[in-house]
Amino acid sequence: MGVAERRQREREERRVVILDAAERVFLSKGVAVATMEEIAQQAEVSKGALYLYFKSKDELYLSIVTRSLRELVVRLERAAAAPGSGLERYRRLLHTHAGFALEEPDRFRVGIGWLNTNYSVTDDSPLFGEYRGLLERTLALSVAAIEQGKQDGSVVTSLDSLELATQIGAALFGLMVIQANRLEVDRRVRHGLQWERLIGSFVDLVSGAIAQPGRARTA
Amino acid sequence: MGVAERRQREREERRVVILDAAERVFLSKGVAVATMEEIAQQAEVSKGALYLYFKSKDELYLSIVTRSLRELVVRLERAAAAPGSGLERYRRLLHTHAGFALEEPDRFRVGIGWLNTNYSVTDDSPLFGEYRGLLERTLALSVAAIEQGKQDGSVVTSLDSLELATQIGAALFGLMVIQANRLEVDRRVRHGLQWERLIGSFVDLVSGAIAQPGRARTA
DNA sequence: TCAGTTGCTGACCGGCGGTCAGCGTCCGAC
DNA sequence: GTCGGACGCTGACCGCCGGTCAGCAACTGA
Repeated sequence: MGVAERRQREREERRVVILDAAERVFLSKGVAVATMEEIAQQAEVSKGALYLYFKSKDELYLSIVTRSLRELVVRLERAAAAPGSGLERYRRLLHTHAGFALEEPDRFRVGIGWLNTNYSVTDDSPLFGEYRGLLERTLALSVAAIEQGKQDGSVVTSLDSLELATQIGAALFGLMVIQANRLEVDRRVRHGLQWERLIGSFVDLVSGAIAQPGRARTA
Repeated sequence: MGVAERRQREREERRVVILDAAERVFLSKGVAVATMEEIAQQAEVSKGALYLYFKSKDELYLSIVTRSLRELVVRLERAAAAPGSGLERYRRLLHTHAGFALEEPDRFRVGIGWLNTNYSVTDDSPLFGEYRGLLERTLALSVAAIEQGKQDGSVVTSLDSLELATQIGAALFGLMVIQANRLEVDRRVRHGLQWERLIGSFVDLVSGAIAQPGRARTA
C-alpha cells in the first residue's frame, strides 16, 4: 500500500511545484505573455508533463486564481467577524478587499485576466464550482454587513442591500483596476492624483452616502 | 498631378475598408481572437497587404478605439453644453458616458482591451497622442462640470474636483465593465440584479453624496 | 528476472502575427 | 506603341505558441 501513497503524494507535490512556477511566471509576465515552455522550465519538467497535471493553460490559470481567492475570503471573513456596527463592518470589508488587491497589483491583474478574453472555462468542473463559490462568498459578506447596518440603524433602509453591495463592489472594482494599472493610466491621462488617497476617500464618500443620518459613525 | 492624388485617395479608401473590416471582426470575435487573416478576408485583400497600411495588429486596434473615442467625446461635449446646474451637467455626462458604453457592449469591451495586456504602444506616435488627448478630454469635461457645480452651489466644495471626477469616473468604469461583461458575471455569481437599474441608481447614489445640502436638485 | 504499469519526454502539429522576394500593373518618357 | 522604373500586392515562409502522443525509461510485484 505504501507505494501507491508515496506516488500520490509525489504527484501532488509535483502539481504544487507546477502551480508555484506558473504563478511566478504569470505574475511577472502577465497571463497572455506567459508561455507553457517557460512555466515548464521553472517547474523543471518538460512542457508535455504540464498536461499530465493540468488540462490546459486555462485550467492552470483558474487554479492559481482560485488559490488567491481562498486567501482573500479568509481575510474578508476575519474582517467581517471583528466587532462594530454594520456600517463599520462594511467599511472594513471594503478596505480589506482593496488592501488585498493593491498589496500585490500583479496578483490582482492576474485575477481579473478573464476580462475581455475567451477563456473557455467549463461550468461543470469542480474547480470552477469552487471559484464561483468563493466569488459569491465575497458578495454575501457585503450583503450581510449592509443588512446588519439596516438592523442596527447605521445604514439607511431605503436601498436594496444586494443592489448596493453590487454597485459599490463594482465601483470599488473599477478603482482597483485603475490603481492596479496605474502605469498604463499614467501613460494615457495626465493627472495630479494622489494614488494613496484614492480608494480611502472613495470609501468615505460612499459610506457617507449610505449612512443613516443622525447616527454617530466613524468617519 | 491627377494620378498622384487619385492614388492617395485610393490608398485612403483602402485604409478605411480595412479599418471597417477590422472593427467588424474585433466586435464579433474580440480583439484577442480576431485574426489578421480574417480581417484580410473581410477587407478583400491579402494578409500581407494589411501591413502596408498598418504597422501591426496593435496599431489597427488603436486606430479603431480612437475612432470610437472621437464619437464619445462629441456626445459628451454635447451633453456638457446643454443648460443646467453643474450637478445636472455632471449627471448628464455620467449618463451619456454609460449610455455610450452600453448601447454597444462589444465596442466598449474592445475599447478596454488594453487592460491586462502588454500592447506596446509607442508614446510618440501621433495616433497615441490623439487617443490620449481624447481620454483627457473626457476627464476634463467632468472636472469642469464639478467646478461649475461648486460655483453655482449645487456641488459641495469640500472635495477636490479632480479627485472626485477620477473616483466617480473609475467607479462608473467598474460598473460599465461589469455590465458589459454581464454574461461572464452571470456565470460567476448568482444574483438577482436588475441590470437595467444598476447604473442609473448608482448615479443617483453618488450625486446625492456630492450634492450641496439644501439645494433643490433633480433627483 | 521479467512483464506490465506508470511517468515522462521531445518531436511534431496546426494556428497565428509578421516578413519580403517576386510578380503583375501602372505610368510617363521616348 | 514600347520600355524601364515605380508602385502595389500576394502568398509562401518564418518563428513562436498551446497542445498532442508515440516511444522510451524507470518502477513494481510476482
